[in-house]
Amino acid sequence: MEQLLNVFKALSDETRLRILKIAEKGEICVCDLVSVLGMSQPKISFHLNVLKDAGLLKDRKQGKWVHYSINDSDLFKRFLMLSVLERISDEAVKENLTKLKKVINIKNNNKCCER
Amino acid sequence: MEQLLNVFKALSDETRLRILKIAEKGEICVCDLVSVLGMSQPKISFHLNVLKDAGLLKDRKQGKWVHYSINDSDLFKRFLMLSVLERISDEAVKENLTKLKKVINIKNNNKCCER
DNA sequence: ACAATACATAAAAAAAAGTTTATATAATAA
DNA sequence: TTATTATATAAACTTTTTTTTATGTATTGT
Repeated sequence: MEQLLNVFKALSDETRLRILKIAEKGEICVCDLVSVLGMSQPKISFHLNVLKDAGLLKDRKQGKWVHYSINDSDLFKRFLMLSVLERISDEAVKENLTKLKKVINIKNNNKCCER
Repeated sequence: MEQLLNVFKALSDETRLRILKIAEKGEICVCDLVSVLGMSQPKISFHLNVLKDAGLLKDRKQGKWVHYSINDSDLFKRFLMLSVLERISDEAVKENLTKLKKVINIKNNNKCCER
């Protein structure tokens, strides 16, 4: 029951839903999330940790960076995330997605996070 | 997004999952829930209200009593509840189900809640 | 080696959710 | 009408969660 409760608690926060919505578009590092969401780094780290603990995200360390992505190892959780995120329109996270596009472009040009 | 968050918040509490698990067995009145869960009446009322606000339960007034039952008017929520509750074993709420059986028996004999 | 960057974490503060205690309301019973 | 029962609600309190602020650690660049 505890496991299940953790998943729902993780999904009970707007910031975390936004993070998942963004992560659905592809792996993302903490610093990019910070600029995409316009929130403090410790705050983002806190929420990433909640999502990771619930088994919804996984992380990958690479040099200075930590990249987070959807954890698809658990079928139920994956399905849950899919059906939930599908119910949040891109419109609802418009600002974030716009910012995300910009961040990705900068990445491709300047090779941020890959220097 | 708010709607969705309310549903997850409602599902993020052990007492409320127990209530849903019990309600899956059939409509139940507040006083019966109080004895099945062994918790104070205001506490139960509080949680019932959260579940109702989230659209997971509905209520029906009948004389002095209020009967609560699963709200199946929203397909997504209904499916969510089904798939969640299916993941909580009867074993995990054994005590409650035992108590529930007793309460139902007393009801049939003494016509509690129907007097 | 030193400075800078990316991220985590710990402590304190703030906010939100849950619990208890007391009381109100409404319906039935006496 | 008065008492009793079922439920709701409000206020005070407690606990949990979230946010902020400050600091630590590890990695890279110079």
